[in-house]
Amino acid sequence: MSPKTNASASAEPDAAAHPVSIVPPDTDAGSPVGAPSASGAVDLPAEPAEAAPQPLFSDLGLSEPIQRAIDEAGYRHPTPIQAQAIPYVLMSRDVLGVAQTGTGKTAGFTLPMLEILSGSRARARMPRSLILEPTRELALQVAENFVKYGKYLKLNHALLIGGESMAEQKDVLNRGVDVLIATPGRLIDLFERGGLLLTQTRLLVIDEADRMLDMGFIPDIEKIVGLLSPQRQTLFFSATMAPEIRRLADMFLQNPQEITVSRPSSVATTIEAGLVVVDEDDKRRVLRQMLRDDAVQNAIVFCNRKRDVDVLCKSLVKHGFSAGALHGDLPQSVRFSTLERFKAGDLKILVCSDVAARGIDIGGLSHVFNFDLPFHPEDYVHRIGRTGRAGRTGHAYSLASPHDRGLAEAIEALIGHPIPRLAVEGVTQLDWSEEDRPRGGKGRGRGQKTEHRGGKPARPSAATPVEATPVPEAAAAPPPSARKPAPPRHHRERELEDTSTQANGTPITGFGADVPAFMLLPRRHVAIAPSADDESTHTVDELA
DNA sequence: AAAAAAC
Repeated sequence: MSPKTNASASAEPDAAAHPVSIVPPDTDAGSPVGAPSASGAVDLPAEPAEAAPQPLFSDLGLSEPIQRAIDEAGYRHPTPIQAQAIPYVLMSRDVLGVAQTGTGKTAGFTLPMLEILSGSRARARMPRSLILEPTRELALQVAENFVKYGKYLKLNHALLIGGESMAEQKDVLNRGVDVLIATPGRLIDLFERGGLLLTQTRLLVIDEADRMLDMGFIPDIEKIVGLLSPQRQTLFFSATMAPEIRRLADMFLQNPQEITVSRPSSVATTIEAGLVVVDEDDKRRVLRQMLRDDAVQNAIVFCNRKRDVDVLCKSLVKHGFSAGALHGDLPQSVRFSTLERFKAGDLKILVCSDVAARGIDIGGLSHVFNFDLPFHPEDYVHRIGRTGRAGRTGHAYSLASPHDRGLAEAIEALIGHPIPRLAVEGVTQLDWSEEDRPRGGKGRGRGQKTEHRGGKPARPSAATPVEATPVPEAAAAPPPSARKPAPPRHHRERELEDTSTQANGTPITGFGADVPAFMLLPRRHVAIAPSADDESTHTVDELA
């Protein structure tokens, strides 16, 4: 129905669906996950016959209270990582899990942990297990998972994260917790103040290790692990196995069972990407226009700077949009409540920094916008990975000014193909070469920077009227209402001079049937999306 | 260049 630049994960050999399993609901935020079997989104009719019968949760050796919670959540079949990891965790083995987003990784460790911990009770200030997460939002999501599956057990958990009252967290610790879910900074802080002892902690989970590495947490992690008894069970998860991660795993784990799950999602993933190049000062106006498209059900808009998040959000609200801001400088209470409102559909647009680029799972996101192109090309992949889940077409649209040419080239080099230009009705787009235009006194030419492109057709040019909106011909389909083909645009002198390789008729290939490299890259975020009836579970409290 | 995470 729209310019197809589709990435289809269905080309993956193991893209078999795993119906009724614990993965993010991937349905509209707030829709119940209670009966996934009844939802066509999960049970695909055209499913080829499986060679082996699907494993059942009831075969995994989990006790009745946990099994009942799983049943009530509507799940019957474990995902591959759950089926593989749970038995080893129950055997007290260390586990090295290489698993991406959407694999059901979180339940893969929370379920057996509940089983292991269900036998006895915690003592004051001595948590029995510890889960380390890189961001506060992720920690919250894991806590929600414990609430959901531990509802028939009498276990405590505590959320130990920055930005919230330490006194309250200390109180909870003093009462004794079975599961401590923490971000590294606050954990070390509290430990150094004597608020907690880790000597009795016999079960450690290091989640999102690659992200911990990216964020510079590894020294903290090493320090924390050093505080734990060597007589412990360790579960270590990472989306990738870079050498540095491997080194850490070797250091923290003993004779681990290694489990690798290749594909995140059970169903084909499709993302339609597009790029709009306009003057920096026009970006807000163009974004508003794009947001008014009926196809935009809900959207995350990424900015590079926290300040710009605030400015853009205020501007959108002023123009009548239902928008909220999310970045690391906002009070934690606001962060959580904004995220909750967005998930519940109370807010339609979430304007945020890269705090939400990875790790936050929001099901059923129709659009991701890059108001700014990210500085690091990998972040582009992470950002747009928030949409296009579970067989639905996601939309990932980026705004750029001619000044951002270098950023766009870096992204295109990473993903291995150009981002097609997207026509927006009534918007005249600029050509990259217009970065040479003097802008506000500090404009300067950067034309020479293109030398390193080595003649590779890196981007669409505007050498002909058609190529003003170079959407892959073969895959082109009627565009959505607000993105009718761009009106014939006038040529600027520079565009006529620009004879980039794209002008020679080299087709601009969309994703087509190829699986683009970036889709094979790890998508890293914990897979928990609470259903609407889980709303009350995001505070530090006891499991019912 | 920025953001994240401790106060």
